[in-house]
Amino acid sequence: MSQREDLLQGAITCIAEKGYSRTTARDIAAASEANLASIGYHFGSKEALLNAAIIAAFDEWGNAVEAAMVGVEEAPPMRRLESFLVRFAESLPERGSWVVSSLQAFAEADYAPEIKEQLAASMEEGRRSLAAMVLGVAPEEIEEEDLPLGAMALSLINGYVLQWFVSPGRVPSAAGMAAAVQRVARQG
Amino acid sequence: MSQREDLLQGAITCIAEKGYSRTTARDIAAASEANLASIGYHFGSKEALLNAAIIAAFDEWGNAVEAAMVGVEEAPPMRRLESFLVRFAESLPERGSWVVSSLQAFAEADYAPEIKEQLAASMEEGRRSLAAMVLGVAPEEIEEEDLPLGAMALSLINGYVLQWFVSPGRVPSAAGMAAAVQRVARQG
DNA sequence: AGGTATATCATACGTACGTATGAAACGCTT
DNA sequence: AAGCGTTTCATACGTACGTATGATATACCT
Repeated sequence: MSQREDLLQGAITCIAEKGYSRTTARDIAAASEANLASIGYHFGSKEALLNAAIIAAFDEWGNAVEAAMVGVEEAPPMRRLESFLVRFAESLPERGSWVVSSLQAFAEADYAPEIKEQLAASMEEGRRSLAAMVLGVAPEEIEEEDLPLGAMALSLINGYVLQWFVSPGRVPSAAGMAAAVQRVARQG
Repeated sequence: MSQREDLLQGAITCIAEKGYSRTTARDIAAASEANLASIGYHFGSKEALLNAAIIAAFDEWGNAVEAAMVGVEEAPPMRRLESFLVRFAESLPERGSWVVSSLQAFAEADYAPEIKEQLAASMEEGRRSLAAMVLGVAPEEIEEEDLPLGAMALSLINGYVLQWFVSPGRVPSAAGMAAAVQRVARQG
């Protein structure tokens, strides 16, 4: 593997372990077993490397959403949403290490336009694919008027992740939240 | 005002403007018109001051939620939820400067236990008060079984904030999301 | 007014940091 | 094997940073 890729991987590791701000150029060099000066050579600056790494790390968020979408049963929308939420929540304890990196990405987004654009693009795609998932159709068939449905589903998982992150033991179950959706809607 | 309070306010300002990591001790001293050495005297370290500031800044999140709760019409739960969401979303453009600070808080939570505890406490309280808001009862009357309802409402606004933050112009309206809740629930 | 505890101040110290530099190693073409 | 562009390397530089120090000022009590 080239030192360029090593650096990117090392930066991703460092961000997850110590956060964006606490990661030094020497940390990355050590984690990637690359030379300190290679950061400047390959990426121009430490900041540029970190921003590239944080964008790469954020892809895991999308992957987690996609993984929870595959295998959602053939059923009415509400059942599909519930099934998705449960599967997504189940994946958090074992495969949720991307959460920390993603939070770093949000925190830095205001200071690095390329990060914010990446997050915006992910959100946009998330709304579309989640709407498609809930309705049980292909993403291409989603119209503008269906996007609020995707925004709602995306809000549910984004918001759930935040709650799970700060206190995994006290956040209600995803199934409970799905039941709450029905409960509140049923009562007019 | 004492220099201690000045420092806290200055730190809050700096965090909102430059983020946690980019804020230096000298930045805070300049913003608060206090002496550089006062940071150590009053807070022990710059990090301790920043953590205190970030916790104080996060209170604004709770304030924004509370502000959107007052004046929610007497109506069935779904109507109350919709009204709340709309009011909350409306407040974001004008009074949403706390969003940046709050994201900084989440990003630092993994490295400062006192921050994480504060976030966890806020979330817990949010679930309770939002469940009460939706059901139209006092928070003290909320039972354990009602908390998923609060978690659902909290997820909706937390997740909405994230989407609004990265692309204010492309996130669907809160009313649209509320309609989506009904839409998905109605279709079983 | 005198004295003591608390607070503010200017400034210095040590260092950990990001980056630049120039040399060495590597890989590929001829 | 020679030559050349690319990559890796050890190391040095300048500095911006957090914090410590000791002096000075302020407030409060008797």
